[in-house]
Amino acid sequence: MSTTRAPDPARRNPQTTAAILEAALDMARESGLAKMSIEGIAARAGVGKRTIYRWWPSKGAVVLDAWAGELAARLHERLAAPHTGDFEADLKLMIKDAWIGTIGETREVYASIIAEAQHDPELAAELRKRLIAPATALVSERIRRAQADGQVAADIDPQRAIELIYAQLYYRLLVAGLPTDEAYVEDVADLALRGLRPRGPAGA
Amino acid sequence: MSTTRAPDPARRNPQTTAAILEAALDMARESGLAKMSIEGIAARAGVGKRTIYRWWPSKGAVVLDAWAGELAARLHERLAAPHTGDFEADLKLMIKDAWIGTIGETREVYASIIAEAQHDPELAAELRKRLIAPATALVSERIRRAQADGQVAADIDPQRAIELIYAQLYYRLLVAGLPTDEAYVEDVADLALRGLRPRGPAGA
Amino acid sequence: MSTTRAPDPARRNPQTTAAILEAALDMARESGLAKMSIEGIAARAGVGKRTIYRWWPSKGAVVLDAWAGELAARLHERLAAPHTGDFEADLKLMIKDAWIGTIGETREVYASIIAEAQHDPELAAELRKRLIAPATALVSERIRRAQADGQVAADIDPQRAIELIYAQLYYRLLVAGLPTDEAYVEDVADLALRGLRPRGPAGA
Amino acid sequence: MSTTRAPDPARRNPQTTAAILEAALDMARESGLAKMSIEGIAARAGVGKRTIYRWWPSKGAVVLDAWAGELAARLHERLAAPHTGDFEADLKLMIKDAWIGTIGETREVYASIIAEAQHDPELAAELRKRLIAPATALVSERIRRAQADGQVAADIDPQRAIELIYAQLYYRLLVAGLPTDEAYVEDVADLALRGLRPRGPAGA
DNA sequence: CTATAAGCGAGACGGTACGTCGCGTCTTGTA
DNA sequence: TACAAGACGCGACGTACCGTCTCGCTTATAG
Repeated sequence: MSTTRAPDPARRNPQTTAAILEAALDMARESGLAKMSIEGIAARAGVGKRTIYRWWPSKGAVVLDAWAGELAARLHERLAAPHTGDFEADLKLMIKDAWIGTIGETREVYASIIAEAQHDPELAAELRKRLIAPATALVSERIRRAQADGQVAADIDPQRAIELIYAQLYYRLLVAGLPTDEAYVEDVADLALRGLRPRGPAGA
Repeated sequence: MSTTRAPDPARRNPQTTAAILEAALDMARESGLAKMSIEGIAARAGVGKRTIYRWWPSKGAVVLDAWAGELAARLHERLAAPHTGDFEADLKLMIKDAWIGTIGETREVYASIIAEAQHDPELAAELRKRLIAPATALVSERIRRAQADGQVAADIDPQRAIELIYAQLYYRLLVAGLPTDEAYVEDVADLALRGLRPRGPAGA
Repeated sequence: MSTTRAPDPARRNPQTTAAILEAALDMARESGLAKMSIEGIAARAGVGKRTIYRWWPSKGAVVLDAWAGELAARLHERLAAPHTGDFEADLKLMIKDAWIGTIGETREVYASIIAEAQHDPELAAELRKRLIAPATALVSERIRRAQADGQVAADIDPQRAIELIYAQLYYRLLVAGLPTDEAYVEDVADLALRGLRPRGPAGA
Repeated sequence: MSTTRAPDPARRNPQTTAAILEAALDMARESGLAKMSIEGIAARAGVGKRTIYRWWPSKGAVVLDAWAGELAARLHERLAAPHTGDFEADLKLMIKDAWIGTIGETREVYASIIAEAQHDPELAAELRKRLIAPATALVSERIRRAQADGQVAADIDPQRAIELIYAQLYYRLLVAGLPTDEAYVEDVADLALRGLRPRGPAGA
């Protein structure tokens, strides 16, 4: 029914795709999403603009693809098995793995993707689906186990607990505009845990 | 010493300034900072582009001026006297005043300003100086008093306490992309207060 | 070697080109080159400014292209065969064809092109190459034949003879700012011919 | 009746006027009328734009004032007394004085004024009145005397004779874009004189 | 001998146009 | 039919001048 036929993914050239993603990620690292252009990515990748528009709806989508693709690989390794039994230790490890080990020096790329997402609902949805939801799911699972163990108060919504923790990191990234080191991550977890822990034997 | 002389603020036309700020705020409300242009603001305000460039370095600066100006006026009224003595009540009132009463329906404007600030350090600095720092100072003061009263644990850095609270709201605005109602603000405060209150037998 | 690659003329859109030239010529006729703008040509032709800048270096070049293109067509018809054998008749016919029949009512366009050429050496060169040189060559050839026939003094440089004739017309156009009719062209030729004809007993 | 009162010439500041004219002439010499701006003249002269607009209608008028003022002074000296009795010698001297001695190295300034005059009828009129008419009058007078002496054919209109001569120089300046040296001036006069002289005793 | 009306410097202002960049769509030629 | 290349209509960029205006300051008649 549509006049403009959808492209056939089977005929997509993998080398071309790789060149575009690499160029996009390099440029995002160097100067951030806002200062990039599709035109620039095409030139750097040695690719026609048409080819980019064929496979991605916006520059944000290209960069998200490039950046989240890299990230997903690294995350899978790291979040394999943090089963210590000690919730505090596990939590801190997970946050460090995610926020320092994985995002690490691409934090400004991430910030610029979130910025772009403020006026690009599709990008926002994609970001949540591909990155935030999966990461949240893992932590949520661990929190639920901690509640079963009695290490986290049972009346707390795990989703809200995650927000209490992660929101601090996003605040530092997006509002304070400051870098995040290990000490800060520790502090973030400690402050959140004050509120998450059960109120002692009397409170139980 | 500078070749391009700075314009003399005394010769600035107040009507023109008002027209620009009004146009900018209207447009920001309607479609967000990202879809605006200096060209558009100038046209809507019935003003030469040059006049805008003379007094503001970027469209972000114009919108911040327009938006924060309006806000500051409203905030002064609201944050006059929240002295209940009950920290929880005071805190909730302050947050509601700030986040619902003041930012309120301009939340998307605020989100787009923060987005813009990700690649505009001057705008980020201005935003922190004009809006975040003053608001933070007021809350910080109230927390300190609560610590003196024994309503908040003495070993907590008030600045970090503020982050623990506000970060949740920013997260919802920028990352979750969801609106904030009174119930959510209550929940935000309750969750944070769990961790802020003094522990141990005395607190029970 | 050049960083900004030259555009490929093969990919030039003939319709677009025609629309630009037509708009440019119309506007030049209506109000003269000085009051035109690239912006205006683009708007009238329904074309992006970039497209004009891609193919022409300046508005003068566009108008010259449009005007001289039209002219060349008209001139080819007219200067087909003025072989009367009578130099005076031939000369007068050539001048009338060129200055009245061809330039005719576009004399102000021509004047404004020459004006523009005063501060645009490239335009001046192009004007001489495309219009003045070819026209001069034809007349020069006829003068040479007249010298062989003994109708023009042999010791006169044909190029200077042309200047003696045409300069009067350019003077009237550019300095006196007056129109040129047939009677004036006759007078121009007569006055010049006084000096060009062979002197002495043979010529009497 | 008019709302905007005419300025009072008696209160005009001579230093200011001089500064403007000097700046204008310098700039015209350096880069030509076309590349100048009222704004630029004002800045260079250390003068408000208003002051220029008060006394001159256009930048062309300013430059003409500056250039022709200088020239008039120089011309008066030179054209004092060329009464040799020999018309050819007198004519050549007059042309050399005017075209080389007086216009000389400001020939490009003159060319740019004529260019400007193509789309500024007031400037054109002023130019003819202040410069061309007076110079023409002097030469015309001399030609008339030569006709009385029998050195120039009596049936020639002196005005047309002047055009025959000067047009060649204007052509070289405006159309050919070439400099004029003494040899060329000689040639111009020689070529014109061929046609101006009486046709020998038989023709009388 | 003062006051009041210029001239003047400075430059803000609403505009128009500049020449450039990037958008997203398109067409052309190659593999 | 995917792709490199890039022309195209379009909208916006940030800058230069336009010609008009308003502001204080100074100068120089006219009451």
